[in-house]
Amino acid sequence: MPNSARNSDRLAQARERFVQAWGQMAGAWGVSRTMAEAHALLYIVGDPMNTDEVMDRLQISRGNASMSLRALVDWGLVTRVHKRGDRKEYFLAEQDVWAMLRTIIRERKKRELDPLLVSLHETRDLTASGAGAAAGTDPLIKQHNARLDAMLEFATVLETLADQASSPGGVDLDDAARALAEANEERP
Amino acid sequence: MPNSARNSDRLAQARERFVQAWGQMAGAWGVSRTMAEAHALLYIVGDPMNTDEVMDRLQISRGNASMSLRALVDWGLVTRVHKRGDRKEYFLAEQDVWAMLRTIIRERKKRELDPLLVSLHETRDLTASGAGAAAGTDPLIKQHNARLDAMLEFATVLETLADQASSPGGVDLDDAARALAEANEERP
DNA sequence: CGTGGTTTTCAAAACATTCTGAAACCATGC
DNA sequence: GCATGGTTTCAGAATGTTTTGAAAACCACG
Repeated sequence: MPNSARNSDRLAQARERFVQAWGQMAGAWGVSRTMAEAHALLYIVGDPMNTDEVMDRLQISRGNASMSLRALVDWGLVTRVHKRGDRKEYFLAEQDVWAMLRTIIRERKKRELDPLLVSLHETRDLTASGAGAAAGTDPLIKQHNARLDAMLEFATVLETLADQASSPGGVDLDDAARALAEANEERP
Repeated sequence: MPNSARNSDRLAQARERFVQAWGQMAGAWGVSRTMAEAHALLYIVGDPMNTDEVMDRLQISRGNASMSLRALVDWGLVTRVHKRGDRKEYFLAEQDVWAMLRTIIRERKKRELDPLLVSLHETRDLTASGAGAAAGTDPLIKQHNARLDAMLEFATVLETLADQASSPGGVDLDDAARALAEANEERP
């Protein structure tokens, strides 16, 4: 067997392994397993793939492939690409892992943190000082408000952080992470 | 109706609202809805509660309450406390939100990031230079390895960061977050 | 327009997760 | 030792999520 054949076997195997590994992270960043696998496949292959290729590689139905790819495009992790002389649509994954992270942070903030903050503020209004005659002095309410405020400030700081990390004008995540990592190595 | 009654109504309502809001975050940090709700309840009430109280407040079965509370204890977000003259077990939530965040980061790293790194390393070995005659020169394999290495380094930096953030000797998250937030406000 | 290839939609099925409730278990005091 | 009150376990039920597959919509081109 020629080397080229053995190499492509190995490559296929490594790709498969990577897709599975990344698929396990699906839960970690709030998408379905298939969506994560499709993303992993597109990332590791590096070239644009069409729906049929993705269906074949992942052994999933056309409907599922369509849904998952569209969701990836919605998230901004994958872009549609057109090839001349081919009516099929192709999909290409973002290749910069730090850009990927920024996208994920931005999306999750929008879907999870922002709604939480709205709810927390609404909750806070229920026991605001003006809301009842004795509310401002009731010790139970005071303690409740203190806890709620702690959580509210926490969420607010996280939000600012997420904005920082995900906006292009903010801190560069790669740099910041490395700086912190090095700072730690000096004092282990 | 006396003020005290109206206040306790308001308080109950606010607690309920908070529990629901926090419950929505369940997915975001990888626990079941009930687990998040139980945690929210214990946090916002602030005092230790026993299983029956949690069951009543959340309208869940004894089995579910037992499972969820135990899981929270396993995560380290809640501690068991005993009351003199009472055979029931009581549960108390960590009150420092930043300590909570550290715990969550530590747990998720252990459950998600560490296994990913193992898989990525194993995958990398499949196409290592030594693994095949022409593997080191095949351009397809070279490109694959470059992408895999980028991901591997990414995950490694995240791991260091997670260690930093979750260890007591590391960077203080609260301080770091505030510093970054302020740095941003000056240059919006 | 009509045609043929392509993508999207969506109800139903498959699958996965979470919850219940009752039985088993455990510790304590009598 | 055994009765009492409390906790844990776990098989099956309920619920929630994902996937399928086929039909409908789409669309570029002649």
